[in-house]
Amino acid sequence: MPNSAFNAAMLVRKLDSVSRLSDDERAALGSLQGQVVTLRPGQDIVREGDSPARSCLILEGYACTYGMTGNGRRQIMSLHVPGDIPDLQSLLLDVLDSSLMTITPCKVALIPHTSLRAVCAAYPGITMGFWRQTLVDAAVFRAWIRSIGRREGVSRIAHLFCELMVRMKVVGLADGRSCAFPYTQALIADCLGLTPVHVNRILQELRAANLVELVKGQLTVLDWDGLVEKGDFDPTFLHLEMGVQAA
Amino acid sequence: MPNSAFNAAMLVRKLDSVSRLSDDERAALGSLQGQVVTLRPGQDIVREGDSPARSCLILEGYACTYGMTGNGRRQIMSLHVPGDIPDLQSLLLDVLDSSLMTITPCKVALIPHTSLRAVCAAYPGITMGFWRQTLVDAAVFRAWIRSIGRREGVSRIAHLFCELMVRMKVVGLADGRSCAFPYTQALIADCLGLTPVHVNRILQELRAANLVELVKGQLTVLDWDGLVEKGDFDPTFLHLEMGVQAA
DNA sequence: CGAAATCTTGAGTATAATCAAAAACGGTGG
DNA sequence: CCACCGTTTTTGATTATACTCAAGATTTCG
Repeated sequence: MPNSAFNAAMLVRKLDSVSRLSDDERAALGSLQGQVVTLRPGQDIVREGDSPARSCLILEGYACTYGMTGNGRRQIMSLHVPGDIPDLQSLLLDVLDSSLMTITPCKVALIPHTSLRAVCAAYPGITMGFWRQTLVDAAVFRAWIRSIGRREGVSRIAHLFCELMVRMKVVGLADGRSCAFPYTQALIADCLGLTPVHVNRILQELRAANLVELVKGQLTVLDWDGLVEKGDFDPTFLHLEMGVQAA
Repeated sequence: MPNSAFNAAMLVRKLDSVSRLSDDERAALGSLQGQVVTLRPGQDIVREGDSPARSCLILEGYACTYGMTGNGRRQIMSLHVPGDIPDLQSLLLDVLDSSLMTITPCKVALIPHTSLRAVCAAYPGITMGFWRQTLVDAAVFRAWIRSIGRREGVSRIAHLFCELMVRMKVVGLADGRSCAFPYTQALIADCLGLTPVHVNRILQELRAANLVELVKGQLTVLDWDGLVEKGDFDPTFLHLEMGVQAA
């Protein structure tokens, strides 16, 4: 398991965009090492109950955090895009309370907790940056609870579309008004507490209303304002910087 | 607005129980100052959109984090018991994405972010302790998403009862198998994405099954194993220390 | 004691789930 | 290029869980 350098530019930009890092801090982040592995779709990276000694930075591809219920139903708690560290919490929490799975082929860097702890100890600014990331994750969880708990199906899906569109723009993966959308209807159902059949019918509704187009794993928003309205969407919970919001 | 000392023993114990703090760190935490205010039930402490300069430690009473949807429905994302700092995230996130409200009369300490930042800067162990707390909060959010998204009504309520019972035990507020339960059925409904009427019917079901007793704002668990079974409850997500779990 | 809040009950309904099967799509190999 | 396979999407019919509306009973608290 050789550790190797990887492109930490995404990570640096992400933390730096919020509270300016010093040159030293940027350098320290950039020199983080980790094992880079390539994974097939539908593969567990870590599982509920595990106590991993590394956290996972997504370099390429899409993943999700999920958990099962006693009667075998799946609930996805979070979708992850490149630049995310979905299990950063395992740095401080010993046992994982949910599993992490790839959705598409993925390239991820597994960074040892020892290294992460070392940079945190040496650079408090990095600690704060990481902490802040996990706080944004928590804010997204709150938004999902609000959506799943109190919005009806159409609204939940519209809200998710808005969220993903904005997050993809932030990491530079949205091209104008469209972006990759590698999620099956069954997966969307597991995100939003619905059934695949119902998701299918709602998608038809959204298409019929000329709000979105969804072909070949590509999501195109035809009417952003309309979608925001349908989804009751307010991007506050993503805690974006002012500069990023405009873009 | 005079700052005054308050009993930070709860806070010290909470952080100390996980990763041992040094004497210096304990002292620093203990000497935190804040304005202590008393609040009536149903009062907002902070609101979505606010940018508070202080975070709130609950000394006495019960509170909740909530948000509204566009059509005026309320979703509660989190219930708070004494010892919690429900809006600690505002230390690093500028704008609140949800509101914080008292449920019962509360005594809270409003601790300036400047003070919190100062102890964090001086004592990395405290930073890690606070960070860890917010990570546990996030784990609870994930558990709620799983429950609301994929469990049916009875199970959701049973799960919430289990969660609250365990959390109350942790802070020493549960007496054997019963604890204070100051939540109305309408409030439970807003936690779990249900209607008050439906919550009422489910409670009758749980009582008929001899799982719980719920009288005069007091919850008594008659059959813990049965309740755990009904609620599909696994306490992993609370990330308790081994010592605490046994108790 | 009385008003307001909370809980309870009943009847009818809607949203979304379930079950089942057909059509379309995507990738593979001949 | 096309046939084939598994996956995903789509459609239809039926059902269940939970919602809505409305009103009465009970509790709580001043």
